[in-house]
Amino acid sequence: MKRQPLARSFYERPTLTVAKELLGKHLIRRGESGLLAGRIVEVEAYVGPEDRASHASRGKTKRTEVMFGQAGLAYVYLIYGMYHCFNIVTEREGYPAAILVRAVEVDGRLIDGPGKVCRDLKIDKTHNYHDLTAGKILWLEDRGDRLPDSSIMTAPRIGVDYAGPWAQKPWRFRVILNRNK
DNA sequence: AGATTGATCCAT
DNA sequence: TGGATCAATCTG
Repeated sequence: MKRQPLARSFYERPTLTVAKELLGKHLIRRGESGLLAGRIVEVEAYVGPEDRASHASRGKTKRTEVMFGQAGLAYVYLIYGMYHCFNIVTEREGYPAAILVRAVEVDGRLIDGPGKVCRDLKIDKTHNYHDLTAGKILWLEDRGDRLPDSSIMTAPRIGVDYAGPWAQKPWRFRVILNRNK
């Protein structure tokens, strides 16, 4: 069976469903120095125009426009002037939603934090709007990892205290790794 | 706990 | 146009 990038239909479903299923998928980066692959172990969902923790909650701007776009696009932005964050757009066009990749495993090493994920996989804002379903430069793959629900924990999202009641939504999903026990 | 760093957004 | 803000990370 040939490996292929996750299809658009995977991303066009409800964001919380996609977020949970992204755990254990592999984020692949083909750069000049070869192939890099990170197994996703932590994500956060940002869902809809009402979600005050979401960049899209104050409407469509040049920056957030991509979140209103087609599912399967990458949303990459610069934060705190120094770090990039990589997100995957979900759901139907016109409905702003995306999933932030917070942590991956590369060769068994935990890359913990969205800024480090981008640094390690050499993702920057030139990848903003990149189509992740095309299988070029940057895409996702199912490599057969199967995670039981019991190995997934949920928690509130990080760094969104300003979002009022939305800050408490348990929309962060993380694989419980053996090393955590 | 503080410094870093610059794009973005909104109000003045 | 100015300035507050920011989905983070490192150092001490």
